[in-house]
Amino acid sequence: MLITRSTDYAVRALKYLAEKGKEASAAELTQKLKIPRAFMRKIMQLLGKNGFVESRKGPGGGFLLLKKPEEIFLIELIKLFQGQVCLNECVFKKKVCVNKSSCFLSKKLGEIEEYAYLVLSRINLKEIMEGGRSYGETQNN
Amino acid sequence: MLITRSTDYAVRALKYLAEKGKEASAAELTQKLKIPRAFMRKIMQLLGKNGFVESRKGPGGGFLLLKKPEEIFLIELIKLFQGQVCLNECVFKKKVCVNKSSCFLSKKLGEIEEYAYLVLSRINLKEIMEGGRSYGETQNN
DNA sequence: CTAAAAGATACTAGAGTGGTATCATTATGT
DNA sequence: ACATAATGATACCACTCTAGTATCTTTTAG
Ligand code: FES
Ligand code: FES
Repeated sequence: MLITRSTDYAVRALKYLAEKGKEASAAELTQKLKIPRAFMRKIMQLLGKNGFVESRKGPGGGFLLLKKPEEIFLIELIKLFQGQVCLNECVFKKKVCVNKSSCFLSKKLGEIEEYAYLVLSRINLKEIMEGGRSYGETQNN
Repeated sequence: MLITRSTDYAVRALKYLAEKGKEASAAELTQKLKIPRAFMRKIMQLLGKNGFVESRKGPGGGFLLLKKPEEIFLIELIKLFQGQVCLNECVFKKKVCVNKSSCFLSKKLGEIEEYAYLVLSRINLKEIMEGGRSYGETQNN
């Protein structure tokens, strides 16, 4: 999987905040986006620690978007919630493979990773918001 | 991870068989490729069931390659050992997302998957054998 | 002072990967 | 025939990752 739920939920939350343009609480996000509450809170905390949103405690508090949608890149969220994008790690993880530089398979997988990285690096929140009306709208079941 | 150890080990085993040109037992593969024995056996069994190799029981028995290296494509091994290549599955796995067709993110991830699939579909064992002297040679640590 | 919010943090359940172990079956060579 | 060497089938285990829960503390509005 290129994208996990954490990342996806983060995108949805940021999208919601961007569209609203005002502060929103975790409770509101939870309800509107139909995402489990405790999980949403954890995600928002991480977004807060990393400068995507500002948080305000106390009654009426919540989260406020700190960046413009066009400044939020998908790759950053992926790195934040999933760690570095890596599709071609040699199967001998830690003990770095001595032959990696001359390994044909590694080279090919590296090409794929490079392409993926490029595509993901270009995608920003603004694009996601404009690209499809449907993303982030939850389904009926 | 695009490729797991099972797949990688399968490639190594097939490569060894192709280079040898004769039957080889699991014990031999295990020793030469430095892969855990029981694991190697499991992999060979799966390769046997799927027509990549023929197996002969009894003393002196082992596995014989059934296909030409240029007829063995990496994508087939990936499918066999890891299931279908899928990088862009919607986070709402089973309950198919109603909006998938108009989802911007899904479209972008689909592009990446398509590219990956294309690259992997073209790679065959012959290429891997010629491509780099080093692949499949185990390291010293 | 109370209640509503977020912060911090620990925990759990399930799936997938990597690997082991055991017993049954088949074939070979003497 | 029989011991042995090989694979077949199958069940099991340990570890990691993902998704999600739960609890307690801190801050702040009214
Ligand atoms: S085998 Fe390690 S990089 Fe190719
Ligand atoms: S949100 Fe389900 S396919 Fe995009």
